[in-house]
Amino acid sequence: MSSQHAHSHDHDHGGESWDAHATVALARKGTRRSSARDTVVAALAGQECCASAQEIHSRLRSDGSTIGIASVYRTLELLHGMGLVTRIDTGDGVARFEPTHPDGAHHHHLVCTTCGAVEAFQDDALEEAIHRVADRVDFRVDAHDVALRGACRACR
Amino acid sequence: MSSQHAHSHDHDHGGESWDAHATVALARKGTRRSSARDTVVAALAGQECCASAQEIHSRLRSDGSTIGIASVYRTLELLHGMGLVTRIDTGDGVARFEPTHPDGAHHHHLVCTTCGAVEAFQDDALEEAIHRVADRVDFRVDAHDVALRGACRACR
DNA sequence: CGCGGTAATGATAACCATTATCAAGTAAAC
DNA sequence: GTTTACTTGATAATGGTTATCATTACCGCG
Ligand SMILES: [Mn+2]
Ligand SMILES: [Mn+2]
Ligand SMILES: [Zn+2]
Ligand SMILES: [Zn+2]
Repeated sequence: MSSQHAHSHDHDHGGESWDAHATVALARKGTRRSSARDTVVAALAGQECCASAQEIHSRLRSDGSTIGIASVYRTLELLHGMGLVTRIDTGDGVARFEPTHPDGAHHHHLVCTTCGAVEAFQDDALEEAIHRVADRVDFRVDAHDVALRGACRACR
Repeated sequence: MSSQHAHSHDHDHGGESWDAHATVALARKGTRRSSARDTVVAALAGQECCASAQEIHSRLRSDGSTIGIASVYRTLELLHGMGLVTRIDTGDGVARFEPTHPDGAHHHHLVCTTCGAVEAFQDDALEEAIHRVADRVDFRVDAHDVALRGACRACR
């Protein structure tokens, strides 16, 4: 008897929803429909920032799903390989994942080295600087990561 | 030979080698002298870019050292905690380490997602952009990481 | 529909970088 | 030289991630 909250965190990022985008991309790729994958896609769609595979798994299980941890990892790997998911390494040995928005909108992370908290930030000048570096180097740059490490407000 | 600077920041060791800088810092911290640590410090001093703990260990063993892998990890952790070593996470589940130069000079990395190659690059405009972000956010920023991912010249 | 081929699943074993443990070794204080 | 406790190297343990495998179930085809 689990009363479900009517309160839903829909993180509508303006244009096309990531959920629909990902579903179409998976269909186009020719994968079969499965409840395990649908569940992980739904979980990702509801995230504002990054979450680890185990966090996603725990959340799904406590919501009544019987999905296995292996399916969570498999789906994340699949989506990551398709460019639908961004993988973030905060340096604690745990990979975190968040949806890659089709319009290119994204953010980077502030990591507290004391308590492990992760916050997001966005900065156009930084993006521009990265873009210029990418054009200059002898390397085809597909993606980039930025992490600022230090102490959060609470730990400072 | 121990010229002591009473009121100086950590950045005014211009021209001094990282090897000497690290040795002085360790002595000041009060650690005992040990061959295992000296060997790791020497190995770090001799590398231009990052290397994993296991790479450092293998290199030392093939050079005749009998150092154990645990001592390599221990020394890297000690130096990292003292701010003498920078830890880099390229996303393959292996931490890499490189000396932190006392004058603040540093670089960031291009990571080939095909062959795993790591190259270094340096960009002042990018550093400036990061500096501005660090001043703007409600977070004390001590360090930062940038990784550009894609395909190296050979894999392109 | 009802097969049947096979992608997908979940439990679990294996993997592997890193960390903890501990008896033995050793630098430095006394 | 003796003492103290820091350090070491081997090895066990840890924990996130990946591989394995028997079972399930999606879906094209007749
Ligand atoms: Mn960016
Ligand atoms: Mn920098
Ligand atoms: Zn914190
Ligand atoms: Zn390459």
